[in-house]
Amino acid sequence: MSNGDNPNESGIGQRRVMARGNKNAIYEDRRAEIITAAASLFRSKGYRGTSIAHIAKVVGTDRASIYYYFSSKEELFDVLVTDVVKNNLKTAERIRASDAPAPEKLRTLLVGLMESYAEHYPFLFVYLQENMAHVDPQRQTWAKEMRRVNRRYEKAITDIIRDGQKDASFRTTGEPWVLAYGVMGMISWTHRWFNPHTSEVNATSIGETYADVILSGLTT
Amino acid sequence: MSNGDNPNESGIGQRRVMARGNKNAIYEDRRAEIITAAASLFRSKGYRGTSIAHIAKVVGTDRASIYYYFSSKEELFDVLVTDVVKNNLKTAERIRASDAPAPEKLRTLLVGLMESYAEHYPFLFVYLQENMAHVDPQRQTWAKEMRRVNRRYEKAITDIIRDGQKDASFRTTGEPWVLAYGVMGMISWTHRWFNPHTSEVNATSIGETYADVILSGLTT
DNA sequence: GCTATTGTCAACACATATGTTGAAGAGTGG
DNA sequence: CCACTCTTCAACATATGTGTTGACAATAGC
Repeated sequence: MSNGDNPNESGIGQRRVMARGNKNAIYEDRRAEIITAAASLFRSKGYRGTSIAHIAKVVGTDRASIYYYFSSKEELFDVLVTDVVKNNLKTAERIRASDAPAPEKLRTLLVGLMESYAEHYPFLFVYLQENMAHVDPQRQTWAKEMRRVNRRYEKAITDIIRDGQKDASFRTTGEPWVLAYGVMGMISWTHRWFNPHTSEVNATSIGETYADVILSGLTT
Repeated sequence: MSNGDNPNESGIGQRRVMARGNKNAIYEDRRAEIITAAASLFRSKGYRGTSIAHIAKVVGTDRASIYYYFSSKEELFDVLVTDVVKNNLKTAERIRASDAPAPEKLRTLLVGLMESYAEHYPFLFVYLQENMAHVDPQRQTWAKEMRRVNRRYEKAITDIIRDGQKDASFRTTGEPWVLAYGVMGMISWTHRWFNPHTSEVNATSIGETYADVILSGLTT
């Protein structure tokens, strides 16, 4: 509270915490700038391979300044990734809940997912390439939540496939969950080779190609 | 050279280097033991997330003892991974060179790859989860070689698909290389969820399921 | 039992990363 | 031009990891 003339206490830490509660526009801009730089580095070097010093350098500032905007590397990563991932889940669950035929659902989901990857590039790819099985023990709460999101995502796809098998619009050529992982793999693996800014094929056509291959195998 | 009575020189470094040229059976056993422990850790924590100290602890020895057997963490990783990866490439290229029809080739390759994953578990998965785009700048020679292996692998699959399109056993539903990446993604992504020791479905049936889905979409 | 070789230990040097903070600079409104 | 706030700088404390080496233990051969 009253820390008026304590010579040992400049109150900077406090001010920093306050700043983080800021709604200031310039402040938010700077945050966004840092996030973008971080995302690009996380993507090219991975989370562990990226140091805050390096992020600062790319932004053109000092390491301490990063800490003015984010309390830790974790927070940076989480902010960068969480929103867009959760958003994708919502889309998937909405598609599952729709009353389109199963093949239609699957196609919509695949194409939409690819388009989301491209639109939010590289945020989702950063998330994909960080294996949730490898996170530090300290981040368990966040990791747990993300794993839950993942499971729900997997479940949405699995459900769609199972429903399709039940109403005979899909062949029963394998366990729904094995097929779901296969489909996700096809899409997820794009993070290893696809860059929407440089690729000669666009996200939509990739999604449609894959949907095509899968569906013409799954449909009767 | 003649370091006979230099009190500052016990020659241990030399002996270590020599030991590494050893063909001794016990020595090789110990090496293998370390490799196995390391593989398991790399798999669960990733390369960067695994420290040599931790490997030593699992083996039940001291960190320095690891250095007696391997000159660095890199060497450990490389030894662990290189052989089996190259072997896989050879298999793929042999399949491409065979005179089976394209769909047959693709099926054989997919099933074989899955079986190789299971047989050499977790070595190939360790390799898969380490994104070659993220390796340290110091390991460039090795990384370069591995990328070359990867490219050849991709090329083998792409070739098979393109040939199939040419002789009309495959629909031309997309660029061969996009399809190749899709196929590889389906298989590669298994490293995120498949453990041959605990899974209720076996590698062969996964491979066959995926081959089935893909082929019935690609074949006319 | 003694000696030589093989393997292990404990400590060091070095490098890199995170997170903190006192003080100083830059810019803005009065 | 002064005061105030936001932002940055330079330095520190701390932690973790790699790679090295002198000394020591264990084991096998003589």
